[in-house]
Amino acid sequence: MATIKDVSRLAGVSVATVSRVLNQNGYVHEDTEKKVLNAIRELNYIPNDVARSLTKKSAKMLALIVPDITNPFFNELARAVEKVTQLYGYATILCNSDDTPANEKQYIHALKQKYIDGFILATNTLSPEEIQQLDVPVVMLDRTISSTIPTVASDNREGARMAVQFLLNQGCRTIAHIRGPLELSIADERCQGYLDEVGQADWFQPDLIVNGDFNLHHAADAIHELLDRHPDIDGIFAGNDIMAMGALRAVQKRGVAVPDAMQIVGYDGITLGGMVYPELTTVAQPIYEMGLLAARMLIKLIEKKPLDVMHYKLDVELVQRGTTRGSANQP
Amino acid sequence: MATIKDVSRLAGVSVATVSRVLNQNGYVHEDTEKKVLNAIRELNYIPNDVARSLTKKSAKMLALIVPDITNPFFNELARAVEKVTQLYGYATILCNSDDTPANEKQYIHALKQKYIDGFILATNTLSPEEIQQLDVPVVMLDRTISSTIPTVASDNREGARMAVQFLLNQGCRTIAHIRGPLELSIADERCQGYLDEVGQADWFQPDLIVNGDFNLHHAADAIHELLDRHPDIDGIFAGNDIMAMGALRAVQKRGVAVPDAMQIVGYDGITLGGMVYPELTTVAQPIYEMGLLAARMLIKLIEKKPLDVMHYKLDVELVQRGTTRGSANQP
DNA sequence: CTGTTAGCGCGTTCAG
DNA sequence: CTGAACGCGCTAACAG
Repeated sequence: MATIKDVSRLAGVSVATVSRVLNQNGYVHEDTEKKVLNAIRELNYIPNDVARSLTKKSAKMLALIVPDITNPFFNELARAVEKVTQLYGYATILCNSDDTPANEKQYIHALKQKYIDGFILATNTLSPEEIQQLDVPVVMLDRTISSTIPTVASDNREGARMAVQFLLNQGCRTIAHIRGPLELSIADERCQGYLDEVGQADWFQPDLIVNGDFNLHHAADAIHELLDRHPDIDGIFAGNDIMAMGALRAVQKRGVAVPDAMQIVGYDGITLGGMVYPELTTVAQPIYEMGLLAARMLIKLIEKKPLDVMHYKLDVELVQRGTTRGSANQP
Repeated sequence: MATIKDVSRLAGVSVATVSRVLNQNGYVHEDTEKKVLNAIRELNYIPNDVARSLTKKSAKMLALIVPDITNPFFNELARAVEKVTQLYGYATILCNSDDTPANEKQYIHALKQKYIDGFILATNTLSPEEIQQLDVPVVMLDRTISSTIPTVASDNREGARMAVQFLLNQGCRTIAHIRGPLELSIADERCQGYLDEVGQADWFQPDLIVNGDFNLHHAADAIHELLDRHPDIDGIFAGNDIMAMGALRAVQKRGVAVPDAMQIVGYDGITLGGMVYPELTTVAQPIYEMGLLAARMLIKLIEKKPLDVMHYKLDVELVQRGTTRGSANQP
């Protein structure tokens, strides 16, 4: 591996000059620039990132920490983030915290040792105070925890309302909700949206809401119990697509026809929803756009540019497919 | 952030001594060691990874490059790899190449700038020569491309045989195979295993084999065409679970009952296979074990320790579930 | 416009 | 056993 010294020697200039053409700062004569460029090409020189990081105290690198890399939602997010960061000359590293605080902290500390420039957190394990203490730029994605930390999320409550309204319009008489983890704000908001629509209905009962922990198998189990208690349920709004798939699986196992006897709507709009049969009707978040926005915000933060918006709340869209009636995609 | 200098000052010793207790090499008096340790604790000192990497020309870091991070197979692999590397004091970074050579090369070069110590490649885009030229330790995972590069894979041919044999035992009369990409050795081997079992059967025809590119939607499309041509097919062996899910989806869409009128077996044993209904019968690879082995091999390679085995070929196991008959998990 | 020089934080001889 | 000094490869003043 050639070093900047080799280049300077071959070009007959000082290392400072080479550094200048490399970073395009300071004045440098056209002719000497050419000489340097030639030397660089000839030696196939590539600057050493580690040395550079050491002096700049920055690795041009940021991390996206997600709770579950298996969840396609986060993969789609990761793509978007990577796209932006690449554009701005940053590297992205993807970390799976498994929703465990210890893992998350481990990653964060390990990466801080490497002069990481910032984090996008799609996780929920750190308190606002802990994040503040990190002393590194942070953007929260799909989780709101503090007004002082920049955030990108979708309009969860409105999205939930849309879903439930749609189920009512499709003729559902008794709609259950399978919600996400209790501590999670997005799960609360989606539950609120459900309550907005049906909380006052004469058939409504609090135990139509069950917890599925954003987990497929928990959701499936919860649905089985729920249907044992309330055989009259003919609509399910799930707090995310994974749970909707769990519900679908449970319902199918009981031999109940979807969407004829039971309609299901999820939330997220992950591609996996199109992989099951019938395809999942869902409230689609603009996942890619959320990733783009979060990455741009973080980079602005890192480069100390002003943020025009601190908290994004993006619009969602109802995607009608096979688990509800009246769609072209229906069985 | 405290530096080694701060520590040395507080402890009243030289930086060299601090370095010695940090790395536990060289002689150092018990008492001075205590002083140093105390200073370290007091200052909450953590050595700077970047500076360390610069002198050691190693970042204690390795990368796992996978073609599709959305595929749960690779996630399970990633967990295993991370587990081992952590144990040995290495950091792991997970990269998604999207099966594009350009992406893969981009990652590799970016990481080489950061003094990465080695790669585990679960991809297929680089030629053996290109890998050799990288001048960095590499282990191939689930792909064999050259006898000189260490490899971890499962016994694909035998696994495929098991799957097809099982379908025959379950009473299938006409078994199709939906295979993976043509250039992929593992796809070839699984196809061979299929041919081993049924290539001589009187009902066999070459066009019972179709290409699904390890992709769910391609697989679904291919199955539709196939069933139009051969309505008599009553068994499908898919080259991986994702394609098996595509096949399942296609079959269900046609209103064919699984497993009564059609039985399906996949390959891989990803958890996703348990998330659809009916649950996928599959040939399970020891995914976790494969990840462990690959990581251990790579670390041995990096630390220039001898490898006792260059090419691992692991046993697989048939997991009977709902897409074949006669299982407890059947509908 | 260009070269010299002093760090960045740490590891490592090589004398003591 | 311990410390002084140099080097890893690069950037950033500061002179010229």
